[in-house]
Amino acid sequence: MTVRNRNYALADQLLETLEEQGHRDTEPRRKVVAAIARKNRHFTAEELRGELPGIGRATVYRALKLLVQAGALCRVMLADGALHYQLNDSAHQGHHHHLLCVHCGESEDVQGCDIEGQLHSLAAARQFQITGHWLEVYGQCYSCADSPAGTA
Amino acid sequence: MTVRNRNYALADQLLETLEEQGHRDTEPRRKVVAAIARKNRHFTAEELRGELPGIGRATVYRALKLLVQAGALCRVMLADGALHYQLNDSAHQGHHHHLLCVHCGESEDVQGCDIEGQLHSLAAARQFQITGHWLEVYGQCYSCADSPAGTA
DNA sequence: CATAAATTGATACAGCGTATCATTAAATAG
DNA sequence: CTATTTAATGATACGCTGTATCAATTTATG
Repeated sequence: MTVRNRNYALADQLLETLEEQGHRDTEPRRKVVAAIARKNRHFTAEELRGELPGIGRATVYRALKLLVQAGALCRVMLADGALHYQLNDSAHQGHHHHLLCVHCGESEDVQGCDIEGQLHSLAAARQFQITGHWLEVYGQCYSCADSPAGTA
Repeated sequence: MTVRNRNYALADQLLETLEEQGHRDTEPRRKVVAAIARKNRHFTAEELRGELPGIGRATVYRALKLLVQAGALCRVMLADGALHYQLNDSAHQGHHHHLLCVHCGESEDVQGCDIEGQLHSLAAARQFQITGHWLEVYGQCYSCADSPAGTA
């Protein structure tokens, strides 16, 4: 499948997700999801907006919010505190975490860690009922760790 | 020790921490740390600022930044995405996490969880070198879990 | 006390996101 | 296919969090 086709398919998939939630299929919305589908790494809301001249700021932010609520996007907190958005590929729609490279910004999904299980006994001792958590993991990816600092 | 004395001692301790970092002992700074010492739970920057009329906004934010850098305060991300500041009691100056009650806002420190150890093998398989992480845990504390929803 | 250095606070700016609301577009009924 | 209802849009303003600038002040030091 070509990149062009992949992006079309992804954009359609995002639109469908929104329609399933009862939202309408509109022109501005199509342009927003198309721009998101073109991304291959996490991005900021303003970055996305910059790629969509002619579309209102509120519209872009609203679409992001809906997609996060629908689980198609997730928010990732970078090591410097900046909030980015990232496409959840279909294999990682559920609960998962990210290995974020502080160097190149790449992120890898991690599934199957048992944070809450690990904390369970500790929390139980304090009669605290865990209902959720948020974890971001920072470090260096393969290619960045491999090359001298700053060269990657 | 009375509450008054505890607060004085805490405020002095915070000032000392700043002085150890090479920062001066100034009047505005004293008022800021005194206000922080009066807090017994996490707070936002604006909340603190509201309690310090007559002190410049920048001064409040600068003090917060310095105290975070010094390790006397930490930032906690609430379940709703709001960033708060919280005093690190002297026993928990190092790396630790929080059990945040989404109900009453109370937070409890947690030490000794081995997140990175747990992720290590997973990361190693991908040749990702973990250098740090950020974790917040959400749930209900004892008193809130005990009482019917919303009653606490 | 004089000097050098840090701090202050006013102001402006920037990033990120939401509220409002008149206008427009999309789905639906007839 | 038009009328109606309902949602979406986008301009604008606002709010919150935080930083940059810079002249005036305060603190520490010689």
